[in-house]
Amino acid sequence: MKQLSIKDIARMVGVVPSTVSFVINGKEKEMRISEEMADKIRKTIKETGYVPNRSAASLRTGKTHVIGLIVEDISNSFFSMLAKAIEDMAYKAGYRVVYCSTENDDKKGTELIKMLSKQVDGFIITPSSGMKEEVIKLKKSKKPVVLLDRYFADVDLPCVLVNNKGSISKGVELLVQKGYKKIAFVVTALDQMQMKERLSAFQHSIKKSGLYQSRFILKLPFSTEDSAYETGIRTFLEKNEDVDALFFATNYLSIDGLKVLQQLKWKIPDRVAVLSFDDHEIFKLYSPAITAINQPIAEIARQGVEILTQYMHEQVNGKKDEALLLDAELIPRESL
Amino acid sequence: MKQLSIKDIARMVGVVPSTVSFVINGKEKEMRISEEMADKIRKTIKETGYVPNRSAASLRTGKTHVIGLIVEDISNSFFSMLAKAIEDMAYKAGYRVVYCSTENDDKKGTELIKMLSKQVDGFIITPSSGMKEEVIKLKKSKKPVVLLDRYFADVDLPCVLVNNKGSISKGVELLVQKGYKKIAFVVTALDQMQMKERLSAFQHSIKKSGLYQSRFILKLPFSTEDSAYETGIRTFLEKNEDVDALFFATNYLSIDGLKVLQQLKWKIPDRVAVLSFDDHEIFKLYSPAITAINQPIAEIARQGVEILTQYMHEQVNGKKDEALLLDAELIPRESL
DNA sequence: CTGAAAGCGCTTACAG
DNA sequence: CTGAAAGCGCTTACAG
Repeated sequence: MKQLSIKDIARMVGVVPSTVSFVINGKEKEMRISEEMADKIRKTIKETGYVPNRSAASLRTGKTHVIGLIVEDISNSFFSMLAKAIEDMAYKAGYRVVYCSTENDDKKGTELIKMLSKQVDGFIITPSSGMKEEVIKLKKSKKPVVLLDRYFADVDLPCVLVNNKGSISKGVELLVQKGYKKIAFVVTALDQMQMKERLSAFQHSIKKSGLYQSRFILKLPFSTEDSAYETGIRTFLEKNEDVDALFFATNYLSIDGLKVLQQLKWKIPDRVAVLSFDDHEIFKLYSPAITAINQPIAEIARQGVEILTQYMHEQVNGKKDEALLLDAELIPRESL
Repeated sequence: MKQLSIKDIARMVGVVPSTVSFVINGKEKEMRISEEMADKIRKTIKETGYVPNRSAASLRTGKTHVIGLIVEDISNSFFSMLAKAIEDMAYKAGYRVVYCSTENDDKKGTELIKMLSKQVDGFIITPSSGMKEEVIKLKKSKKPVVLLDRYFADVDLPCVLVNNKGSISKGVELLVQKGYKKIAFVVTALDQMQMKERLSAFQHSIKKSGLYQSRFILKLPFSTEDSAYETGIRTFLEKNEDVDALFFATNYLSIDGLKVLQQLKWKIPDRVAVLSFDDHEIFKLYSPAITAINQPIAEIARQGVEILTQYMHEQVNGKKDEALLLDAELIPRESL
């Protein structure tokens, strides 16, 4: 069963390959090909099960109809849900998605960009700070890129961001309003935009309410080791037994925090309140259910794909660089 | 900044394009190209940042160095963890991964296969039953395929499976040994191999221990609606208040079950024991922690990629079709 | 409306 | 060891 080519179809129908090509690509009107001829060609394509060879088309047009999605870690629920939403959107727009995880390894991230850049029409990236140079190169080479969740302050690229500042301050306000006085903020000391933003937003808000104490900021060094965060959080809690609320900057920190609270037998919310930036399936189910700030994943995906496809079609990358700021939703549950 | 081609590199070094091609593809020894020449070419490639155009190479060789991964739902933790493990393995073997979710939509699944089959060198698929025809076509066209987690009884293809039967019977034994007498099994009535296997394994084991009662088998119709399973489980529990143990066939059923048990205020394990086939991050953290049967995700991925790459290189698809059976691990926690 | 032809960037069998 | 050339399967500007 040899693979059919456009020539075979042309021969079968009795036309020249170009005519078939025009029909395949929906240019029959433009090329004034008769309805009957177009129908005959379509019918033959259907009957034979002919599928055009994309490599050949790509070689000719330079387009691959593939989007490269580079996330931090596909096994993290935030990213896997984001990936799925992006895949759905892209599929509808006629694009496939190649995805990769950088695992916060800048080297892997830059390698991936380099490797993929010939093979994809555009990128959707949640960049780590070390990928900056490579992203700038992409921009220079006019390859469409949309950044999600993070951005580089001094690089002008379209991006879809979550309103960290507003969401964090909503969280702080709720904690303050409920009467908590000794509110700790737990963050990874990653060199990442969104973590920095969340931290500085917390500091800003908490200072405004007059409750700031520097000892209540816990910056944990980024780690992929299993219990590194747990150890850090436990040490912190043992040293600061008077905290009455814990605000975690991301869901995996919250999860590790919950583990520690269990071990320490600190009752939520009586002994300590818990608030998580970034929701997780677990939090609904946990008892008590954990109050969380939910990032609008579907909307991030929708906007990201929409902006990217627009750039890919119009070749306007670098012109009107939008920075979309989406609001996150505070979901009150039982943990404070 | 025009893209460089192999011709440009050849011109710069002062050789003919074929020589460059041989060096790129590691055939310098075979082609008896001098060390110095090869080094000079490699140096130039590095300096200019030249990257070969894969579309052109693919057109010529028919190889794309891409693996198509088709799973049920990438937002489900089992699949996203599997996807990540597969991506890591494939990356090391020099392959990229294009992944897609079928969402148990046979039409989407077959479409994806059709669409991708020209663009990938091989497939890794967790097939739904409706994809059988398309998978058979793939086999006939000699496209390497490895099936994961499920298989078709009458289609001879390499696959990596989990020992459902043995794992379920381990679970039943533990429940029986702990003295539970009224053990219910909850499964989706999906037309999927692995669900069927788990169900029949349960029936077999429970009959052997003389505790079989047909009313304790709960088959829930497959649904993507949010609370369909919960409703089904609640109705079942209200009708069968005497059950003393719940064995869920997959983690999302367990999670929905836990929600219902919370609402009903049935204490675990005093009022009812819980055992989940398929572990989940939640279960460790839940209180009481939920005993689960953990599928060997990393090993499934490793074997799947290994078998696939072997087939892709040796073109031996259809010869020695292995069916690997991996053991799952019962992780005792506090729920029974 | 249709046809002939060039060319995208590689790989490789063949000749030297 | 090196060189010249064909060809993978498309798309598209051009001529009719």
